[in-house]
This record gives sequence, C-alpha cells and structure tokens, in this order.
Amino acid sequence: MLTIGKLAAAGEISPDALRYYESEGLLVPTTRTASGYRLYGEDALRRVRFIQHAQACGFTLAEIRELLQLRQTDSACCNDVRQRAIEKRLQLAAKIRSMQSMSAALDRLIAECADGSQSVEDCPIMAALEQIDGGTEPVR
Amino acid sequence: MLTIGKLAAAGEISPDALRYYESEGLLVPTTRTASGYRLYGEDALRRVRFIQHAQACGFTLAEIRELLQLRQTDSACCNDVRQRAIEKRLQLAAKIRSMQSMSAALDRLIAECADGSQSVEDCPIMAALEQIDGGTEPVR
DNA sequence: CTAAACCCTGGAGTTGACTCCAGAGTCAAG
DNA sequence: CTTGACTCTGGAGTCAACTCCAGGGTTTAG
Repeated sequence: MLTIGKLAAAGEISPDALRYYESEGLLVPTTRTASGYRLYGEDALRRVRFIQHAQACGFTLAEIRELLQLRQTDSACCNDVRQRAIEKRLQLAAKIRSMQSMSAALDRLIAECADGSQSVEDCPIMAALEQIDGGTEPVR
Repeated sequence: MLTIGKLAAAGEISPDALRYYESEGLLVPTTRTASGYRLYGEDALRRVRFIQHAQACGFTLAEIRELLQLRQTDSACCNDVRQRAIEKRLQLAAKIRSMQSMSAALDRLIAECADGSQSVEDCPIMAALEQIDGGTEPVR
C-alpha cells in the first residue's frame, strides 16, 4: 500500500493533484489508516497512468471519468470506448484546422510586410488587422 | 459618436465585452456624457475589428494591447510587429504539432480495436491507455 | 408622464486542472 | 523524545476572456 506521497512520486504528479482527482471521482484510495491517511493499492499507479495518457490524447478529466465508468457499466462494450476516441479525434481535427487557418492568416500578414523598415503607422500588418475581411474564422 | 450599445451592435460584440476591453486598456472611449455614458468615435469600430482579427490570429488580449502600444512607441518599427507575428506563428505550430500527435495516438488506439464487440474489460484501447508508453507528449 | 430601453458601477461566476496556503495532526529516524 | 518530514481539511488563488447580476440613474418614444 502506498501513501499519497509515494504514489505521487511514482506517478510523477503532485499529492495535491491526486487529491484533486479524488474530488473529481477519478481515483479513490483503497482505504485509509485510522488517522485518515490515504492508502493506495498497486492498481492506483495504473490508474494514474491511464489518466495521464488519456489527457495526452486530449481527453478532459470529466471525459476520462466517463471512460472509467464504462468499465463499471455492464451494457458497455469496446465500441463505446472506440466511439469516444473517434469523437475526440474529430474534435482535435477541428481545433487543428482552426489553428492552421490562424497560422495561414499570419503567413499572409508576414508576407505582406517583407520589408519591415517602415514605421508602425504604415505597417501593412497593422493595416490588414483593421480591415473587415481578416480571412480567418474565430475559434470554437 | 456612438454609445456603447451602438458600438457593440456594429461590432457584433456585447457591451460587457467592450467594458472589459476598456478595463484591460485596449479600447478607451473618446469621451463621456455629463451623466457618465461612454461615447466612442468612429475609430473605435476599427479598433474593435483590429482586436477581433488579432484574436482570430491567435493573439491574446494582453498581446494585442502590446501591439497597439507599439503604435505609440516612437522607436518601434514594422519589424517589431512582424516579429510578433512570426513568434505567434511558431507558438501555433507547436500547439498544432502537439495536437497532431494526440490525434495520431488516437489513430493507433482506434485501429487497435477495429472489432469493438468485446467487453470494456478486454478493450485494447483501455489496455493501451494503462501502458507506460502512450506514444504522446503532454501539451504545453 | 410614464414605461421601456438603455447605461452606470462593482463584484461574483464560469471553465479546467490544478497550485498554494494555514493550521493542525501523525509518523519515522536518531 | 524530539525533530523533521509527511499528511489531513477546507478554502482561496491562478489564467483568459468574458458573462451575469443587482441596484441604481438616464434617455427616448408614445
């Protein structure tokens, strides 16, 4: 059994973050000592890694909690998990596209003032940013 | 001269957001009526568009304030603006790469469980998320 | 003249994933 | 037996860009 500090060290995460996960229903300690210290079993480390990897795939903690709850749900099958992964990939694609169009807009602006010796008043970038058609769509 | 409501309507933004911009030093009304109503000149609408377009290029309000302050700075030249655009493009590229690697990680997971009829316990996605090497790096 | 529509200020709430803190109790080593 | 390291709880603070609200005052249309 691991105390919170040991688990934190093993998972390269702060004890505060582990307590936060508990408050969010993601990782409940196996038991507590008589004095109230949290004690975690071995599976806790796997759970921490699960959370970290899912975060690295773009899932929020709320979504990760749902994924974990699927394990408890008898009617759930692997397709439910897969579906969430596919949806998350779609969300990522949308965000990537949005940022790519931001980047493309910047490209145009940067190209527009290849010679940057002018004063800021005459800067083509500043001028372009005031125009009605910025060429980009807002995020989200 | 426009009241805050008129400017808000023209700029397709809320009056609250305009007051917020003022508090952040981005858009100060030209004057006020005797009773304290904000009054904006024509340039205010251009300023609002500037803010919106810069946001659409990924700049934060703090960064936009800096861009606007460059106009006041005598020593600043167009290159200063250009440099900020280039740096922002770099930041965007880094975020895009990070999200692309998230998406790629999801791709692998999704492929791994092409047949999704198994129970969640046996789901290859869930199993992979518990492994040490997730194949992705954390964001930021 | 009155009601609706507008405006003001100051401050709290939102989202997400934490961090940091105070004040108190607990545990392990020497 | 003491000292330092650890843990507990509850709550506040962080970032960004707002939104929403209460409790007022102002303006305008009919």
